[in-house]
Amino acid sequence: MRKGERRKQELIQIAYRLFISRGYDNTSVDDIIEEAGIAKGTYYYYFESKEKTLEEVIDMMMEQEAEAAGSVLNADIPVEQKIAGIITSFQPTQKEETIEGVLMRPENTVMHAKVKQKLIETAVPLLSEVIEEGVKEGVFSCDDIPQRVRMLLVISNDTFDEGRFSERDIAVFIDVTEKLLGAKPGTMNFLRELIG
Amino acid sequence: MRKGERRKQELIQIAYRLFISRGYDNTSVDDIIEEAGIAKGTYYYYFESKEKTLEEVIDMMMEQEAEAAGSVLNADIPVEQKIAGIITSFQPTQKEETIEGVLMRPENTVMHAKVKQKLIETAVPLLSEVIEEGVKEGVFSCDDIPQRVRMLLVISNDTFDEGRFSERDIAVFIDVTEKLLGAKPGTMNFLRELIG
DNA sequence: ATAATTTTTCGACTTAAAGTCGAAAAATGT
DNA sequence: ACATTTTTCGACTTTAAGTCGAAAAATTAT
Repeated sequence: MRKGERRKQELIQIAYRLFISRGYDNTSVDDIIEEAGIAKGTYYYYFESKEKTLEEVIDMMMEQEAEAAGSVLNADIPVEQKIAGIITSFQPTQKEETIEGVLMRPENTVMHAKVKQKLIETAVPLLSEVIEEGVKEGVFSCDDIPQRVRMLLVISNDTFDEGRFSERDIAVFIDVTEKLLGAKPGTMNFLRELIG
Repeated sequence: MRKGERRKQELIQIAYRLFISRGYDNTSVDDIIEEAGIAKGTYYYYFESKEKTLEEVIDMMMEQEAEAAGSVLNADIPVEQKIAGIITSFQPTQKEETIEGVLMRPENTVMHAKVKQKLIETAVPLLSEVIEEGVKEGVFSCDDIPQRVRMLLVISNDTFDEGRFSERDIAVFIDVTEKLLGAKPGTMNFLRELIG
């Protein structure tokens, strides 16, 4: 009853490491149980399927990142800095192999899609709150904030996640962001350093 | 030498039908060869792998759609109609089961991602040409057209592909499109009917 | 034509990996 | 100390992709 929960966390950690370093598709359940030193049956006592494991791994990642991002929200800093803070929270930690490196590999489509979806799901409400604040302060001017924030995240994901992007891409993205949120030209220039 | 090419096309057709109706993941190579009445070895004589087959199927789809879209390009019609024409070309044919229905199913992530990528790859240059034309005519006003077109496609894919979207979503998308391309408010209203 | 060569086809076999199951062992409760 | 619940075990099943060497069919050369 208690032991179980610890074991499950342990397995999620191991799966996390393996998924990140070798990719989801290249990690077999046998790899995980070998690493953990347990039997097949034990694994399936804790996880319905390999895919459910992936979901739990991603949930765990996002919870951590959302927590970091959330603490920024109530700080007494300008909206620009809050935005920067939230984005940074969701940037992959360089500790071990970056998520990026594995994520962009063609074989990891499933993992990539799931991470992206969950990331948007968790980041949209957080960022929306900040933009809302910015609207009140007069920095931005628009409605339908969650929709617009989502669009920006989707774009940035597509533009920057695959590594190969130019200065030009950043410039366009900044321009688009300002136009989407109704900000004065130049307001979002601080994004440049954040991305590059 | 000649027979081979016919057989390959036949197999691509069969794979296409099966992938569309049951989904990629739920279609086994055995399903395909049974349907075609051939042996395993024959299949692998034509395709390196199941995934390569998927790629060839998607290429085939896109070639057809790009051809339809291309014919719109040189027509003597207003840019708005050209845009509508191109978008329509890439809309799934309702002949058999729609691509949508299968594509959005959670198990078909790989297929979904591949279709999306290929669709963007083929549609961006076509649409960009039209927008370029629109800029010359003064309907639009922006640079970095391919980047912007890509962004719009990425957004529309995210917003509308999964079926559940509201009037509001459409309105926001239209607004964003106009702002991205530097068009006068209302210019892109014709998109509403196209999407709904 | 027929022999030589190339293309196409065959299907049994291999490999890899996910997932099942019933029963044993360990932990927990009474 | 006995009963119940939780956890663990690993052999077994299933499913599906992919291999391979050899036969059959089609092409080309002589």
